[in-house]
Amino acid sequence: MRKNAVSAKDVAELAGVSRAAVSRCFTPGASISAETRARILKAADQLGYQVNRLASGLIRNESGLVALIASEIATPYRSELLSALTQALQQAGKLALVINTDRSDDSVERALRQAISYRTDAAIFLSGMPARSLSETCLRNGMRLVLINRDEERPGSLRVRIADAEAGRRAVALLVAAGCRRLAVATSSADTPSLKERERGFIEAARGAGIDWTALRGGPTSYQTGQDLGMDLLTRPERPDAIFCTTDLMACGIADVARWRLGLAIPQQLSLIGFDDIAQAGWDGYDLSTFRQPVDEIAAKSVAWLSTVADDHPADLMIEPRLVMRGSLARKNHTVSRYSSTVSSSDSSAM
Amino acid sequence: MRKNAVSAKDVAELAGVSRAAVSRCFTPGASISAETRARILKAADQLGYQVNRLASGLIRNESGLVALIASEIATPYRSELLSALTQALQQAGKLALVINTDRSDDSVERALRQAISYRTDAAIFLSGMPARSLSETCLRNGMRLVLINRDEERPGSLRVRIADAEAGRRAVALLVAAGCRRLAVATSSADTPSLKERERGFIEAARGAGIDWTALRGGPTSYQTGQDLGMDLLTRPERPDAIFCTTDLMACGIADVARWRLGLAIPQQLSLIGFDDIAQAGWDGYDLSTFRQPVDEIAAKSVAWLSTVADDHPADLMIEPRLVMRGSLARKNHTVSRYSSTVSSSDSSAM
DNA sequence: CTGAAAGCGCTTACAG
DNA sequence: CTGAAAGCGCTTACAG
Repeated sequence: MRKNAVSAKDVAELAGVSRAAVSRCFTPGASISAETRARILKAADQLGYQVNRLASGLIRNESGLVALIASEIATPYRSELLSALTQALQQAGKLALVINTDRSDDSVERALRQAISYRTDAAIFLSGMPARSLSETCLRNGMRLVLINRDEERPGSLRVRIADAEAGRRAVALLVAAGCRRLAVATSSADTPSLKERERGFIEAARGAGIDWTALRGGPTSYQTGQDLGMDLLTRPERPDAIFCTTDLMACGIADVARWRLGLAIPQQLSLIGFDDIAQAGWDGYDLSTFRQPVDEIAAKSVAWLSTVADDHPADLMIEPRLVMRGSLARKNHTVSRYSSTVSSSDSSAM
Repeated sequence: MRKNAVSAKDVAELAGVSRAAVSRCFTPGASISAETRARILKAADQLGYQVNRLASGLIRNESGLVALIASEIATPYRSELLSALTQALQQAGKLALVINTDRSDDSVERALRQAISYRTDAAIFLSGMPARSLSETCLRNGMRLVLINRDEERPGSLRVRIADAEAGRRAVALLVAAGCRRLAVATSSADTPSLKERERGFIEAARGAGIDWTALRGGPTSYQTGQDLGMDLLTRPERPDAIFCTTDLMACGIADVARWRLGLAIPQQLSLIGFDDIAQAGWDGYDLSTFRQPVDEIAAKSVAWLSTVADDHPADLMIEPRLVMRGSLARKNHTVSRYSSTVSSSDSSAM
């Protein structure tokens, strides 16, 4: 910005009042008479005045900004979560500062330093994890931290988690109930706790059920990795008849490889369950049964916590993913009443 | 933020220098001796000091913030563009303030007012359009405006456009060359100039070619609308054998309806061309020929313009979409050498 | 209810 | 190269 914007001083002069009055006019609850208020509002409107949030943030020690720190923000699940968060923040009168990171710790640290330098009221981590020392600096500065789908915790922070392991276990039960006999779990090499938990729950339940199972990890979490995983698993001599994939994005890759490269019918020859319920899971070409991550709920609860009184004790929030039943899961003998209450009908709304 | 963060004063005291010295230490090009610089850096590191950008923005009249104003940010194309823009901004030392809007003019105006109140160095519009009066306020305040895919212009702003009509014309030539005889163009009801231009170019060329054609508009730009458009067009007695769809997202809906509901083979019974080259266009299940919007180029050029000297004359930038040839387009007699130079091989990289 | 004054954390001429 | 001082635009006790 070159030129100076119109300031409270300009408005005060035009309205014939003090700058303090102008400030009060835009401060909810400040004492000001209806008459001067009207005069000021008129002058402000005429001049196109907007309170300078840089200055007010400086004074009030509250910027109104919240940093959203994430990598791969163009990915379906991430962009849906980001959208939900920005909207929830706006409704709460705050604004989102989106900071892109890559997989390096370094970029996460840089992101958080930027957040600190803008004195954001909070930082919400969708990927990565702040170093403990830095997170303590944040805490000292009165900045709030929200960790979504992270496993470690930090003092004074809110951790939002999904019941991942339980979903893995339910996947096994569903597949077994559908008559599948050779199960597989497919995941990426990403070292995130949520993916590992989903895998762990699955393996645990498969072991418990005494059924034939296998686990495979591929590259980064992506459609391409899904293709690789599918190609590997589905060309084995003992081909699995069911795959639980830890993210929908990879499940789409598996589905496409199965159908278009290997000519397998879904669900007749391969049952598939994903995780996230991204928009594409509801598309006709995938029709993927999956566990929905309720992004609106995650966003709403994260933002609500921000206006809660600070407390050094870390808060923890566990969110239940909801099973969304679609066509990718064979329903041969679908008699497990235990899950029927949470089975919802197809929900193909894009975020 | 409750507590006060550590300030330059604290650092100055610890290092035994003046606050001015601390400020110089973090101002590129300011004159400071190597020795005091080192002392200050050490003290700053020890205290976890970060320059307060609220204060420095206030003083230097440059917040380092850029507002990104957009609706439907979880949509594939939008999220890819948003990702490219946030990254380009970060590389240029700026940070993105993402403001979500809905379809109303009111929300666009509110978004821009928020941007002004944070004194963002610029506002980039991916959707919607600022009212002329407000955009003048921005200009007066020295704030830069970038309009992506908008048709109107505003004084002092950069307008980035895609050669939309030309793509529509090329689609006709490609489809005719592929041996298609009954063409259709499918678009949404969205009143955006880019979609209308794509449609217009198509109709113009189809008329010129003297070929059988039809045009259909559906609801909002979405996968679901694509399905509706596909169902409508493909169940007509005179079923089109080729559809140019103004966005990939809708094209995916058409492809799925064609294949999964109507049992049509692509490209044998239906050739399909989309626009955008979203990640899904490269997925096996779609394998969609499309015109790629080079989001990285759009982002890079938009951001580069921001550090250009301001000028009241509106700037205009026309970007050529690149044809990405994939399997959804029949190649019966593919002899149009005119286009071959821009035909690239399959490019299925997700952003 | 209202204004004068102090102060938030910074940058930047101005002297030295 | 360095410090004291002024000033960016705001908010908030403090008097009246």
